[in-house]
This record gives sequence, C-alpha cells and structure tokens, in this order.
Amino acid sequence: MKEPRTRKGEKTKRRILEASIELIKERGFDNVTLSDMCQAADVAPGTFYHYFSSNTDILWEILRVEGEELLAYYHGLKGPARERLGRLLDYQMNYYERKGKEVVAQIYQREMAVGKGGSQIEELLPLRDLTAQIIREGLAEAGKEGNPDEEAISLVSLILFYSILWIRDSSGASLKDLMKDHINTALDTVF
Amino acid sequence: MKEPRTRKGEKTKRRILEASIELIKERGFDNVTLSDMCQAADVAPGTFYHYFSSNTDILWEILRVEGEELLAYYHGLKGPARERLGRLLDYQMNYYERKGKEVVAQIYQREMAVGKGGSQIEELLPLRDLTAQIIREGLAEAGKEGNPDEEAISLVSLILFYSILWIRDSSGASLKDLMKDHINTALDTVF
Amino acid sequence: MKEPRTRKGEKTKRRILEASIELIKERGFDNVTLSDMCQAADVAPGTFYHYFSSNTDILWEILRVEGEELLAYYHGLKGPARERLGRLLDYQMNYYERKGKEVVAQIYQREMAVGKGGSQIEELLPLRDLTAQIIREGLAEAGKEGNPDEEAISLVSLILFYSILWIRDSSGASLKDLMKDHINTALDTVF
Amino acid sequence: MKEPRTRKGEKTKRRILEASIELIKERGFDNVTLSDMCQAADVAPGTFYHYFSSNTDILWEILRVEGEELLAYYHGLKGPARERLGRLLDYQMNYYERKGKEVVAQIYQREMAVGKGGSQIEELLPLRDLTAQIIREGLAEAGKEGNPDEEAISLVSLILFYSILWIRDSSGASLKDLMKDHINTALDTVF
DNA sequence: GATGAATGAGATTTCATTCAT
DNA sequence: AATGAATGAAATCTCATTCAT
Repeated sequence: MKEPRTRKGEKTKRRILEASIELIKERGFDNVTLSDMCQAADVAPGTFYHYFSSNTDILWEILRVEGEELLAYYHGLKGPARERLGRLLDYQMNYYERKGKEVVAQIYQREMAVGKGGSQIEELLPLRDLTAQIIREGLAEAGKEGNPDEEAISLVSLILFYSILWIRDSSGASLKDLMKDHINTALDTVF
Repeated sequence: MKEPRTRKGEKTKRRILEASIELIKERGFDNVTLSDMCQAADVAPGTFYHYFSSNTDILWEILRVEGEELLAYYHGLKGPARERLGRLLDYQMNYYERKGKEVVAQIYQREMAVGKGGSQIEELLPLRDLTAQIIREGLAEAGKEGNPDEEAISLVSLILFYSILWIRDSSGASLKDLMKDHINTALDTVF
Repeated sequence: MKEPRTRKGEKTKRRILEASIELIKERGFDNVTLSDMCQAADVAPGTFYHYFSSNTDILWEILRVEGEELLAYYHGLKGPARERLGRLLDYQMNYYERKGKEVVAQIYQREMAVGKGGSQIEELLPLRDLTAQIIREGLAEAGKEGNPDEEAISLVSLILFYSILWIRDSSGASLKDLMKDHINTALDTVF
Repeated sequence: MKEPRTRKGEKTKRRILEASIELIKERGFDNVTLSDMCQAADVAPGTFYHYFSSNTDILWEILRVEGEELLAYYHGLKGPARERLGRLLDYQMNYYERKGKEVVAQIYQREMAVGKGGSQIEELLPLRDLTAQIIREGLAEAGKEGNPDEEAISLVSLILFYSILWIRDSSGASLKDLMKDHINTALDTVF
C-alpha cells in the first residue's frame, strides 16, 4: 500500500476510490468484488494492490476519511447550541442520504463488528460525544439543569433507529421526512 | 429441506441446530462455514441439506423461531403497563446476554440488510409495535396524554444503541448494567 | 486433508498421487502447478483439497511414504555385511533411477532446506546411520578395527556426489555406470 | 542489463548487490522478491532492470564472480601439495561460513538444478578438478601410486555432505568443527 | 541514470452445493 | 436417513516485467 507520487498516480487512486464508492452504493459492499472494482476503474488488479493493501481496505479508507471530515465540519459550527445541534443532525442526515442506504447499512454493520481488529468506523461514538458537549454548552447558556450524556445518547440513538427504518423503507421516503417530527420533539425536550 | 419423520431424524436436526448456534456464538456468523457446522454436529454435508435448504437458512431459522417465542411470551404478560414494559425490556436484555455479542450483532446486521430477499429478522419492529401498544394501554389506565408511537421508538432505539455499546465494550460489563439508569429515566418520562 | 473412506475415494487419491509423480518426473516440481496436477488426474481443484491440505503437501507425502518403505526394506536385508551393504547401495541407486533426475534433485533440495518447519525428507541421515550399523556388524564379524561412522559418511557422500554428477549428466549414462568402480573401491577399503 | 558508466551508477549497482546478498542471507533466496531487493537497496524496480537482466540473474552474478575469485586464489597457492590442499579446503569452509547456511544451500540447490538454462554455478566440479590436479602433483612429488580422480571426488563429496549436516545443524557448531577430524583422516589416506 | 505507475497472467484456495450410494 | 466424494465457479493476491517520463 503506497501513496501515489505522481499526478497520474493520484488520479488513478482517486479513480479507483470513486468507482468503488459508486459500485458499493449500487450493489452493497458484499456484492462487490475486487475485480468488479478494478473493472469499473479500468485498472489491473496489480494496480489496485499498488494503492490498497487489501480488498476490504478500501471501504475503510473511504469512510474513515469522510468521517473525519464530518467531525471537523461539526467542530467548526458556530452559533447557539440548539441551532448548532439542529444543523449537525440535519447535515448528518444529508450525508446519509447522499451516501445511500447500502453504504449507511455498511457503516452501522461495521460499528457493530466485534473485535475485528480496530477496523471500526467510529461514527456513532464521536457523534454522541460531540452532541453531549453541545448540549452541555446549551444548558450552561440557558442556566438549566439536565443530563447531557443521556440526552445525547437519546438523540443519537434516534438517528440510528430511524436510519434503519429508512434503510428498510421501500416507499421512497427520505430519512429527514421520517424523523423530522420526532427529532424536533426530542430537541425541544432537551433545551 | 424436509421435516424429520423419525425420532432419529429429529435428534439429528436438533444436533445440527445446537452445534451451529454454539459455533456462531463463538466465532460470529461470517466466520462459520457450512462444513464447520457439519463437523461440529458430526454429520455429513448431505445430511445438512437434508434438513436445511441452504447455508444461510439455518441462522434465519434459529432466530425466527426464537423471535416468535419471545413475542408470544411478551404478549402473555399480565399486570400494570409500567411493570409489563419493565419486564419486557428486562427479558429482552437477558435474551441478548444469553445469545452473546456475536449473535446480537448478527441480528442487528440482518435487520439492516437491504433487499436481501425477505430474510430479515423482524425483531426491532415488532418490539416497537408491542411497546407502543403497552404504552397506549398505560396512558389509558392513567388517563394521561402522550405520543405512544414516538415514545416506543425512543425506548427501543435506546436498547439498540446500548446494545451496540455493549457489543463493543471490552470491560466485560453486562448490557443491563450499561443501560439500567437510562432505561429507568426513560420509563419514568413515559408514564 | 482427509483420508478417503470409500473405495472410490481411495482410487481418486491414488490417481492424484500417481499423476502428480508422473508430472514431477517429467517437468520438475517447480514447473508443476496445482491445476496441472488436477488436470492430469482429471479431478476438480476442490477434490485435490479434499485429500491434500496444500499444494506442496503432496510431494512431501509421496516421498515420506516411499522413504519409509525403503528403510523398512533395508532393515529386512539378510546375509553377510558386505553383501547387504552392496545390495542396499544397489537398491538405492535403482530407486533413484526409477524416480528420475528431477525427483532426486528435489529430494536433495529438500534435505538442504534450512528450517522449513520439519518438512525435510530425512533420507540421507537414516541412510548414513543404517550404513554405519552394517559396517559395524561387518567389522565385528571379521574381527577388524575401523571407524564405522566416518566410513558410512564417506560412502553416503559418494552416493550424493555421484547423484549430482548423474543429474547434470547429459550423455544418458546411468547412475550405476557412473559410480560402479568407485563404489567397489570404497567397499573394498571398508571391509 | 548495462554496465554502469558513471561513479553514481557504479555505486547504485553495488548497493543493489550488497542489499540483495544481505537479504538472501537472512531469508533465503526463495523468500526474497524483486521488490524486496529494490526496497532494501532503495531503488525503483526500473533501476534494478537497468543493471540486471532479471530477477534470478542477480544471485547468479554474485556467485559466479565469487566462484571465479576463489578459483583464481586456489590456483595461486604455493607450497607442497598436501599443504596446498589443506589450505584450499580450509579456505573453502571459511567461505561457506561467511556466506551463511542459506546461501550455501542455495549454491548446492543450483548445482542440482536440472536443465535450467545453464544457470548452474559450477562450484563443485571445478573444485573436484583442481583437487585432482593437486593430488596428482602430490603423488608425483612423493613417487607414489594412486587414483587422483576418485580421491578428489571422495574429498569433495565429504565437503558436500558435511555442509548439509552443517546447514541442518541447529546446535550452532561451525562447519570446520564438524568435519575437522574426518577431513584429516581423508587427507592422510590420500598422501 | 532513475523513477514508479501500470500491467495481467497465473497461482492458490475456499466453500456452497449436488448426487450416487 | 445418512454419507462423503466430487464439483467448479469465483475470489484474492503476487510479482516479474515494461515503459513513459
């Protein structure tokens, strides 16, 4: 597994990544083989192994990078707590919808992978911690009492549950539509 | 896939089921092959296909049966709503702990499987519906207002989230320990 | 890697073994792939793995069995020491000629494999020990003095060296022809 | 495959050679890939092919050069035959010990390679011939009778056999220790 | 002289499934 | 009812080598 050292190399690596994401979106991770990815990116298997150390490595690479970008974005949010939290949840739902059901399912399945050598994605837990922090700040602003940790868990677990409903939904409803009302109730309860 | 017609046949089928459950508990579903199961149950592959129509069929069979048993048990619960709900959640957690982390992870992963030909397990949704019904009854008993559907979702999603925490926990804490406080807060909020 | 449990299975395993030996004789071990062997034995790759646990496993199996058979035969030899030793050496040369140059080269190469996890063939050392024992008996019979261990090594190392000459010889001479005179001189020197 | 034309080029070629020798000593030839060598020498694969025509070419190059140097040295030896022969054998053992077991095993394995396109190393045969010549001279000096060719083979085959014992020895004994006594007996027998 | 991206044939291995006995 | 031999498609991964820059 090497980093590309030329323009051309960079382009190739990106081509592999993008073609793979597309494929996974369409068919789900388990139904995409290494040679599918190679074919879609129009590279030889050897080229794949030039940039990625294994088959499963690639999804991990994709999601890790994006997860970090998301968190960075969330940390950069400004404004009153309630609004920040609203935007955070909103953005997260948008991200999921953009990725597609297959990939979100994949993310959660990885979160649940027991002892698979640290290859977890770490999306829910950072989200929980960040949410708790925002709630804590919000309560401080308003001079209110509360239990930020439990409330953060309640919120994040709602996202999780509705995501599953959405993944399994066949009516074509959006994730946001499904959980809009409930999330607002929940936010009101918190602040 | 046939039902056994003799004593011996029944014993064999049960042996396969039990050995397979054990194996899945230990190693996780994805790391158990058909021939592992055959070896553990001390039968030939042909025998396996005598009783089960495919590899993946067996876990589905196991969990479907148990899920139905659980629901039947929950439907049979008596007493005031709050108490029934408490016992339901308690029982569910016990069930998860008995099954082990690997299997629970497997259940949830299946719940999330998109379009895999109806092989989903349907555990969370029936649980949500039953919970909503009990809450509805509880509110009626007490003559209170509320939103049973959303409250049911909040409760069930808590179970989901804490289960994930538990699955990934390496300190050895029990699922009940992890969520005891939060679940009580949640129940108090509902009633 | 399983032992066959039926007539048919036994026949198949033997067919694989024999076809593989033939192939190795013709082309040398390094130029024979697993699928070559499968094709020659007219079985599917899966069948190969039914009986052998890996690619390299098979040669090892072939040679180990034959090495043991040879030793058993040598231990059964009767008669005066000099004669027994002559027959032993003669038989060993015949064995090598029957196996062919490629396989003999393979045997020696394995003997030299450093620390490859006990997969050595152990042909030269047992031969040395047996030879030393026969010489010891011969000297005792004749009431002579001598150094059986060194003399055994001298003899066996001659076989080794002439085998290499033979392997690399392109005139078509037989191993026996090459070393006949020298081995007789050597035997005369010993007794 | 080109000869280097600049200082820098020479340094690079030598770097590749030295890094490769080191690697082969450590792991054995079969476990060293071309890219291992490139990495160890810190050059790109293209550079390797600038100086060597193929993968296997390099060991051959290394050993051929050294073999020639050895022979040249042996031909330059002065003094009475017995002494020259003693020094020759001594030097050869030192050479082997310096190279290490892996490389010596490799040399012999190559000597045995049947029909691999002339890539043999030709170490044993020149050694045999040179030894025969020295013995012939020694016998002439002393006015004795003997069979220099057979005696040379006996001596060289002893080196071969003890080398194999040494390669497989795990007690840490040196090659010289192993064969000291026997080689002296053998030399005494010859002269 | 040096780089490293790209190749792609080819090797090994796995495993669900079938079927004759 | 039970066996286990046999299948073979499919997947992953390796690595010597080429070539444009």
